[in-house]
Amino acid sequence: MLKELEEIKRCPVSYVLAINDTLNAFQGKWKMPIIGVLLFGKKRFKEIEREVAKITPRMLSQELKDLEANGIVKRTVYDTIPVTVEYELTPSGKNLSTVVESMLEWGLQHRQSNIKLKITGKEELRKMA
Amino acid sequence: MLKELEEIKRCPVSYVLAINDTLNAFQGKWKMPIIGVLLFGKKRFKEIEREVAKITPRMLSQELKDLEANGIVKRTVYDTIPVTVEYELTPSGKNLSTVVESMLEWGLQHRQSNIKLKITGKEELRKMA
DNA sequence: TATATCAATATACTTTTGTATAGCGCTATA
DNA sequence: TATAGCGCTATACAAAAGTATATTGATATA
Repeated sequence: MLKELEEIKRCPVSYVLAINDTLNAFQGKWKMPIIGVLLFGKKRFKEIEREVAKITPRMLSQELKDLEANGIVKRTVYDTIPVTVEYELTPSGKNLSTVVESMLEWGLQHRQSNIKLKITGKEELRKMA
Repeated sequence: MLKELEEIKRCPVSYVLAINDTLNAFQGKWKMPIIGVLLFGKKRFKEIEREVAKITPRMLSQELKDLEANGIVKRTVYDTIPVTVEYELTPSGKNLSTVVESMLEWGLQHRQSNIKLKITGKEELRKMA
């Protein structure tokens, strides 16, 4: 396969940790959709809540804290009355777009090579509607 | 940002489904480690069990079925006595290496830009040891 | 005064995911 | 005969993740 994979083969622990960090950035039902909307710019709490279909404030609050603790999202409080809070991706968070793109490419080619998944997709579409 | 992101902006449902497929390929505690070992070639059940630290046969069996159903792993039974079973990545499964590599790159750069995570990493290292 | 928005938090609960442990039928080796 | 290896499955349980619903204190609007 590729050169870099040969390096993974030697499998230094730091590589495992690095991949794990990336996995954690997306883990769970809501992180990807949240990062998704934040890739298009700063948003306030309620804006994200509106744009991420069916998320509850509890989940949104929890996930934003998590993303903040992991250096993916930056939270800014403005002392307006009442307070305004804005969430935006850190530079590192913005870089996740390259990972998202590789996921998109793989997903598209995988679907093309797999008729079964296309059918599943249609079912999911119905559920989503 | 990038051109492709502009396309996501229009957000056709098929894109969401594609990204979801990729996410599902890695979701959970064990899929990434399993795919990881299979990236270096065909393996038998017990080999994978040995190479993926601390996985139980129940989890391994479950995850392999899942990966097979998603067209990521191919299972081959040889009629030796007793049977020999081999697992290998499908072409689509092998292509996941590009996603893994982008995860690796992001993870490494993210760690460099984040001292806090480096400390967490050391703790995880202790736990892993 | 009544209702709505903002940015959440609290409590209780259900569902999903993962663990622990034992066992199956088969065969090869000591 | 006893033990170990192979490729799993069964049962019971614990922990993690997610949901539902209500509420907070502040302000703005009808």
